[in-house]
Amino acid sequence: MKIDPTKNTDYSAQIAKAIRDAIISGQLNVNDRLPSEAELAEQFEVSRPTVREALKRLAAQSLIRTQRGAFGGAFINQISYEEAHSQQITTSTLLLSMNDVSFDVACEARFALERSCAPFAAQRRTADQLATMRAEIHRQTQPGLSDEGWCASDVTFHRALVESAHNVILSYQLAGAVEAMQPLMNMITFTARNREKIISLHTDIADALEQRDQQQIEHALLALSDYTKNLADNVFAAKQKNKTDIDNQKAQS
Amino acid sequence: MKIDPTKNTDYSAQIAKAIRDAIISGQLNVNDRLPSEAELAEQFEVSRPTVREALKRLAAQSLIRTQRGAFGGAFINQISYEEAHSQQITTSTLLLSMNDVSFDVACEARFALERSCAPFAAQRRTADQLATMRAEIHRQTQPGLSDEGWCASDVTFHRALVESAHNVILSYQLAGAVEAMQPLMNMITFTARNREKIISLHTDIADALEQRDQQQIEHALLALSDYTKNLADNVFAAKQKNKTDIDNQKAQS
DNA sequence: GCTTTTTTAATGTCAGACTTTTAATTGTCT
DNA sequence: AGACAATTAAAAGTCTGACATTAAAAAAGC
Repeated sequence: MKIDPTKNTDYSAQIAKAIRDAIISGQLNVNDRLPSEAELAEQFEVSRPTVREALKRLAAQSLIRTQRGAFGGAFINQISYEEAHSQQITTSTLLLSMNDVSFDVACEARFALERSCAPFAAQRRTADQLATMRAEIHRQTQPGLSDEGWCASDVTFHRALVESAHNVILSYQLAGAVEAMQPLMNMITFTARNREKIISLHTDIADALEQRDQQQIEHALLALSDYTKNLADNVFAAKQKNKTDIDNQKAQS
Repeated sequence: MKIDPTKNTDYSAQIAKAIRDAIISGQLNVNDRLPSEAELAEQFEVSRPTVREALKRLAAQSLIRTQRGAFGGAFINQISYEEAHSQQITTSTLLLSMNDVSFDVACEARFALERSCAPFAAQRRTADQLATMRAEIHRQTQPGLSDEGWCASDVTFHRALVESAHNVILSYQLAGAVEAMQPLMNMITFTARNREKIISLHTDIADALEQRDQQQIEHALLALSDYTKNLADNVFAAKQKNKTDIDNQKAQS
């Protein structure tokens, strides 16, 4: 394995790519140990710091883990759902915040994805998950609940719904989408009236899930999606109006 | 900004986390320039190689890009859909290959996610996307098509379906799921009979999309999901039987 | 005013040393 | 012989200081 000096990318990037490819293609298996940094440096004909930079790149993607000491080294990491998950949330969150995706689009996607769980959730939901959802609904009725508390409870509620589909891939994908939406959701302040309406829709969902009524779950989710979109439109319109008013005042003075 | 020497993680990991948090929280904005490596080293009270390792970690997640030369440095990267996408595919692919997810679960998730596009696809599909799907169906009827060619065409077909929902978030999430499934799908060899059946289901989907019939799209997708699962079950059962036969022969000899 | 050269401030790379961690090995005592 | 302690060795983690390469700005030349 050698490195092409004529390429315009860094050595460390090329080395990282070479190792990553070897992992993806299956040449390197889970828990295999890579050669030591000194050996890699020799193999790739670069210095140890350069190899280290390459390894840090891989570590950032949880592709490897390192251990110090004798018989330590860099090992191929078995990527867990949790790690994959947190990476996905980081990426998705940044994607949303940096590309000013409209709230409508994000909201639509979020509930559409959630709706895809409905058939399986209806079939496979356990008493446990239903209890979690009921508990969160109860928490949401507490008058003293802060906006952050409300949003956190909302996440837990929807996560339980997703979990009730009992499909790890769906859980992984969906929870990422739901949590990535959080920063956007946090921009909305929920009045008591809003909360009441949402709680009623949450109750509809829980009831439908208890009855194992797929259609009803989907219907309630659609209603929730529409209501949330509407709410956001009003909130943003109000903010916009406020801004315009201030601008007008400035223009007059 | 300083680093805690008593923590059990590397300095470079801590520094990367500090900068990453600053980006996520919005303290650092897109296209902002970070201080130079030498300055960062001074601020964090570590050496330059350590800072560099931290920066490489961030670069691996496309959070920053670096530029050489005077007035160069590390800049906060605006993460693009493409980058987010390719990262998601890498992660998802590894997750599937390393955690031996059953084909059934993956298949179920993949088509469930795709089904979530149906309502929007029915509403918003353009002639363009429909044409792409028809073209891929035509390609799939070619007798000389290799297994790889078949799978690639399948991806293009389904990607066009997803794109027709005209929701960037859905596209991003879904294309990741579809492509991550590819290695698993490639393990199945499709006989002429199989292909014929799948082509007929693809045609159903395209027809339904042309008619903007959401229900029919969902129905066809479900049928495709079931058929694929079935096919896989048979393929894996055959492989298993083959293996058992060989084992028995060995035991006899 | 335009082009070319020089300067300069960055990142990229290297070599070599030292520190810390960790597990295996060896030694010692009971 | 077995349990505990000391030694050793291999590896990652860190630091220092240097040099190479780039690319943009500034200066020089026409």
